[in-house]
Amino acid sequence: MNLKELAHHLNLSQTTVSRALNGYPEVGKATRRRVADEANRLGYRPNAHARRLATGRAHAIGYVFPSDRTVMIDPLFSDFVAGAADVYTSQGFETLLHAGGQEDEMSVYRRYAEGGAVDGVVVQGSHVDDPRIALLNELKLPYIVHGRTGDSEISYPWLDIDNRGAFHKATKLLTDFGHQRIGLLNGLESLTFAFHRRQGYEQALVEKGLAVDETMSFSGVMTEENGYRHTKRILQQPNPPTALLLSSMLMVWGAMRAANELGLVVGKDVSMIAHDDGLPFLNADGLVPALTTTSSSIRAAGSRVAELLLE
Amino acid sequence: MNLKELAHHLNLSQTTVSRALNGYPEVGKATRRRVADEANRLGYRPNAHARRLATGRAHAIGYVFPSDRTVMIDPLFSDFVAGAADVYTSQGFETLLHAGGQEDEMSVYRRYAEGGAVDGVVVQGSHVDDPRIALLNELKLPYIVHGRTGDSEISYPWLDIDNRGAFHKATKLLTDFGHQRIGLLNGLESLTFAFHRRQGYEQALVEKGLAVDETMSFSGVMTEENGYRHTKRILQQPNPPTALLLSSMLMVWGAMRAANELGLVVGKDVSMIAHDDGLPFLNADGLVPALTTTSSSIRAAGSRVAELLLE
DNA sequence: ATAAAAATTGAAAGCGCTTTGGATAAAAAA
DNA sequence: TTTTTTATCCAAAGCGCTTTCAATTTTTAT
Repeated sequence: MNLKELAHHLNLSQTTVSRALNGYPEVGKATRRRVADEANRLGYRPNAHARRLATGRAHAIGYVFPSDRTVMIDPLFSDFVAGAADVYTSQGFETLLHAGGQEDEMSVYRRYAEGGAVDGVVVQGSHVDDPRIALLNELKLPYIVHGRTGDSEISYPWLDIDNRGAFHKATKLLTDFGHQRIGLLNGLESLTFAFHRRQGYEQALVEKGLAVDETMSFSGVMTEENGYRHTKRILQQPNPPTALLLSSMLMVWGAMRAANELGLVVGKDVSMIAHDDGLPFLNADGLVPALTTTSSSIRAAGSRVAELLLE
Repeated sequence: MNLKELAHHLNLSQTTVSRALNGYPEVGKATRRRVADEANRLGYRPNAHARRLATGRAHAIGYVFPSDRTVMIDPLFSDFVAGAADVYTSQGFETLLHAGGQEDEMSVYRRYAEGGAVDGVVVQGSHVDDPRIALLNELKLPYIVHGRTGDSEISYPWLDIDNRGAFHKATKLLTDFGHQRIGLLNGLESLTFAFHRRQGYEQALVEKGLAVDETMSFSGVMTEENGYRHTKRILQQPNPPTALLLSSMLMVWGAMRAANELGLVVGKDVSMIAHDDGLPFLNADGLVPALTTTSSSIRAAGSRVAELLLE
């Protein structure tokens, strides 16, 4: 059942039927009603591709994942996309996922832009030095960045939380409590959010005249296992920290496991402050006897970014 | 830069250029080369929508998530999709995500089928009684089911693991070790995989002449929190089980936390056997002093399903 | 050399929709 | 009543690609 057939059924032209269905003003009230009813009765669904071709608008948003696998592995990204997909769906947009493959991220954008496959993209996992932004500007493909890049020279649309501030505050809180040695279990510091967190952390230390001790920190993929391994390593060294800053709840689990194994009581022998991304399946409020610096739902961020982009 | 322009540049017809680019046999070797070079030089990218319209093939696979939010929350599903997206991408297919929204899952399929938006779909989170299969058959929309439905009357393509067998075996192992009271922390039992697991569990109990005690089991969303809460509940009751079967590693984390809090040593005071879905961020081999029944990577399953569907 | 077969190219007709540029009929203004 | 406006509707031209059907040229067979 296509437009032509439907129009024929109604003894109307395709033009009118199309207009009636898409809410254009130049159709009679009665006709519009009749068209809607008949379309409904016959179960007519417009062909998405034909519409896209005719209008030039894809009605789709693309998410391309870096071929670098560590990102796709991260449940934060899935949650971020999940939050967004919801929004797109409710606005009648499709969500396109492009993961890995031999083609690299940049050329996917290129293809998207030149082939008109999507109306816009969301850039995730922004790096301190991120060439994607320049490319997208050049391609004139609408986009929004989740996070920020290092250089603030070119302006671009982004949504981010104050990672630097949050970790600065958290570190300060710990030093105010008298902690002299504070460890940091961070994400990959080539990613901006982790880079910023470290900045906040170090700045707070410096302000208190405390030394930054590299042996007390970790930067890498935020898995439970890394949390476990490196907490253990850090706490087992000669002069261990008395407090720990953690970038992800997943690492918290590992850290707790490590602490338990070492016979240390969290909140007593070692303090912890973590950033909670609000992963729905790991929501254990009241579990950790620790503060949550910025409890910012990554899913909500996904939705917000989606809304901004559509706008 | 479109086909027409490119053809004009080359002094060839669109027909020939199109053929050359798509590897049809009826183009001269020299011409093909010339076309490829020029297309490359000018950065020509075919318009995806036009192609789809002309061929009728969408070159896309759809994943629609039940509006029932509990599913989208589950990191297993994201991981499943991630595994699949990889495959599609490498085959030049798009991955379409449809999450939630007011439109229900069934009508999305309907729209997909009639509007030709996708070439096929993957059905996830299969229920014991699942109407989606009948619908997809009726729509003649190619699909593949991850998991199985209850009634095996109609035949349909699926990929599943032997959940029943795995949990039967695991339960039997525990009874063979002398355990008389065994608890079960399961997923939502309206979902087939959880239903099957319970079947295996109960069957093994019955075979040993052991009673099935409802107070020792839980069925619900597989979060850390539920694992914690219900392990605690189950282990705190008057006559607690000496062993626990767990459907997900996420629940294991909760269970460990509960056991620790209760001062019980896992592997000694209470045994645990869990099913490991191989979530990459929760990979803690060697952590639990417990067996892993079927360590089946959900991500790999996603890829496998994708391959089957494309085929 | 001629006829037949094979290789190579093109013109044009879609694919199913939107949209421009009129037509026509009805309503309002003169 | 005649002229303008306004409200409805339609024919036809794309959107950028694929593909059928034919035409032309080159090879091979006779």
